[in-house]
Amino acid sequence: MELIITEKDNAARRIADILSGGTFDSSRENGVNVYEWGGKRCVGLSGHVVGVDFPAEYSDWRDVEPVELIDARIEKTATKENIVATLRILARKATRATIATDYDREGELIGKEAYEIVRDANEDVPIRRVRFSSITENEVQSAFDEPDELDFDLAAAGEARQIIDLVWGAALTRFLSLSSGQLGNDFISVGRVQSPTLKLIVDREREIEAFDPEEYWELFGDLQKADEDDAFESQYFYRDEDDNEAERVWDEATAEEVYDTLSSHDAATAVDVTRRTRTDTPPTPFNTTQFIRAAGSLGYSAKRAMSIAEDLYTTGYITYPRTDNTVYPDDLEPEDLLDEFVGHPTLGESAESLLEADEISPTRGDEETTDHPPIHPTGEIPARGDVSDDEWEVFELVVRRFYATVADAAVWEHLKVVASVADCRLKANGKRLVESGYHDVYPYFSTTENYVPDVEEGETLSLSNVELEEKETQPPRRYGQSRLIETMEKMGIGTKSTRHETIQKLYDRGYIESDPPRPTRLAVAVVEAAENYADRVVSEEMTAQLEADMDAIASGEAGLEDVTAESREMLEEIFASLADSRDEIGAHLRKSLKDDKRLGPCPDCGEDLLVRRSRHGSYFIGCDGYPDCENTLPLPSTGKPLILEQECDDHGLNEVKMLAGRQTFVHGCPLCTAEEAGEGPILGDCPDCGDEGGELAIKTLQSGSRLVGCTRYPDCEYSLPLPRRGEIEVTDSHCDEHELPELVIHSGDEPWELGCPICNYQEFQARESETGSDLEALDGVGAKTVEKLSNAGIDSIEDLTDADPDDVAASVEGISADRIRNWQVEA
DNA sequence: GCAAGGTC
Repeated sequence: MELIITEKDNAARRIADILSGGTFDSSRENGVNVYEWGGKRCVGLSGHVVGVDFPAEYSDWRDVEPVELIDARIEKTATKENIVATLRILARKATRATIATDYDREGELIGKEAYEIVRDANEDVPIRRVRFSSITENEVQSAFDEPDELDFDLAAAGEARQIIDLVWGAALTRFLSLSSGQLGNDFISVGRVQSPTLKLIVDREREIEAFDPEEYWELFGDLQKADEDDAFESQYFYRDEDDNEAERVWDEATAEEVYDTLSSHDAATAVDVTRRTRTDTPPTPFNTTQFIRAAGSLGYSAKRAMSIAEDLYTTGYITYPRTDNTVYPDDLEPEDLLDEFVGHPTLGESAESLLEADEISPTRGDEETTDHPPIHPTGEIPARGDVSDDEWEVFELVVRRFYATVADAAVWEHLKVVASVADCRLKANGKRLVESGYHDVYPYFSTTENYVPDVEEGETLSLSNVELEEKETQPPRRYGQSRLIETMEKMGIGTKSTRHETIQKLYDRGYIESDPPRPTRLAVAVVEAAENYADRVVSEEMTAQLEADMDAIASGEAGLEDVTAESREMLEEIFASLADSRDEIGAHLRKSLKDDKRLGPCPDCGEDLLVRRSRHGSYFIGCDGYPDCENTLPLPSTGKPLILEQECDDHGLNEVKMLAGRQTFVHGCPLCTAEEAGEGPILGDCPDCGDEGGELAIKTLQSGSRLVGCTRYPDCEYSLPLPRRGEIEVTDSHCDEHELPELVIHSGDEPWELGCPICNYQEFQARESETGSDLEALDGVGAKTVEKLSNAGIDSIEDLTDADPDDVAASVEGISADRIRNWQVEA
């Protein structure tokens, strides 16, 4: 039996399809798809199936000095045990193994991991490597006709990266976390990619803070032809010392002078009229970065855009979304792909118009790689109802980008009119889209025209509405997520698959907040500490050097040992310089952490009020003087608090915004809110803490939202939702089960009998779980289990009853086959 | 509880 191993399941199925001519059978072993035909079996990995880590004796952070990690042994352990197990079983029966992972450095390393698993299970089986740059009939067939050997040097280059990243990242992360006492979930991380990215954001913030705005003036006036009804706007300009056109006037006296001159005239003479046409070439094919950027301009965060693209890929509508390639492979036939869209109600017309062209030649970007094609539609079109609105919008973007790359260029006509008024000059720039070209099929770029009429040189134009505008220079803008990803790509840090995740990581670690991201004080402190002691880890140089070293390893000029030893030495030096400063660094980090949580003085004792998190995970405001001062203020239960710069005039506290996606709202000053929060009628005893005196009351928050909450909040966090609108009537009739009064909501014509708020909430939850996953109806299945099962491809009770309990148990951690059988019986 | 890189 020949065993063929690919990097992912999707590739395994497509290769099986090509090599078997569509006649393969598929089965599942340990939750892994195995494709089988004529003496061959093909199985897909899930990227890396083994990972590097330190031995277990290094795992307690407090027992190990971070510096010890530098020379600690590094082990490889299976991270996808079910896949490794399946591979071993198949390898024992194999008479030949063929590694068909992606054609790039990481693919070679993943191939080597598979090689070692196969070799360990079967010491005799010959193992070969095939390489193809796209999964198409021709490429795959010829790759299998001319098999090659695994490139161990190239794989070693990848291993060097793994080791260096682990050693530097883990040792420095532990050092900072231990020095500041931030253990557990709130550790302080650094790494070769995340830290230079963070420095980018911090540096920009420093520029913004250091920015000193400068005043300047600009002048405008409306020009109009004698025979036209509409005027057009023009702007004053002059020639600066370098003879360049300049619009900004830097001193007020000159600006006033020009204003006087212009406003004392009512006519101008056209002295120069220039026309030129500009070709507006269509965009190049989508790589990951450009896709994220385009989706970003539609309002999608980088993470959301990639998540949708991954869904569209796994359902077969678009090609692999993680790619650097901006050149379509030779075997992509644009006409054939366009044909697939002909007749489609919304996408068809553009495809049909493109097919009318005599010749179709796609645009090409600068980057041509061997692993995956640029992102393009596969030709499968989802039914409008089969995908969400967001998925459809992103799908359409990918389709239209493909259209644009095979469409004609657009042509703009630029018309510039320069008019003179005494010794002053005014200019008007008009632009008109003469040939719309690709814009017809790709409506995402602006095609706004600016009207300036045909003017003859020497023509007299009337001048009116002269205006002098006082402005000031603006600080540089913060990086948006897509600009960050583009900049990371330019700096050569991260990869197409990880850049968006790195940004997410910075959010998760409390280094950045809001969008566009702003650094927290903690982030500034981490970057400062790194700049002072471990400059390499916040510099793009570390990656540049690593890339050079990896090239040297791949070409055989250097060995993995030399490169990693040299890197370890550099880290040793850093730790030598860090040793004396541990307490100082820790104190600075702790202070910054507190600054990020500080709202202002406690009205009871004058210490700082801080945003805190309860054991249950919800947020509240507590005093730094605790336990001497027990002052607390509540925060809304939805969202994550963001401290705004805006301060409350009455209390000197910063206002708080609650970040909760689309439900984000400004909560305001928590002390004002607490004072204003009406605590309405008491309904009855709190079910959680009634024996301690807790009672349920109707509460109104400053945001306008209302809830039934416990009077012992925040010690007790029991709460029930209430509708936003309508007047709440507390009736005399009580619920038998919960002994609470029934509520009626008066809004609009019909009063709504909400009933007992507990019963109402329980019904609401039952409805929620119906629309969520029906699996939650099973005994002992909560959101966590639903997620685990979903990762194993089980999304409903129907999926579960169809599944083999042993297979599921093998691929889901912590769920036994017996438990699954019980659920099957229950279902 | 560390990184970054695959993949879902």
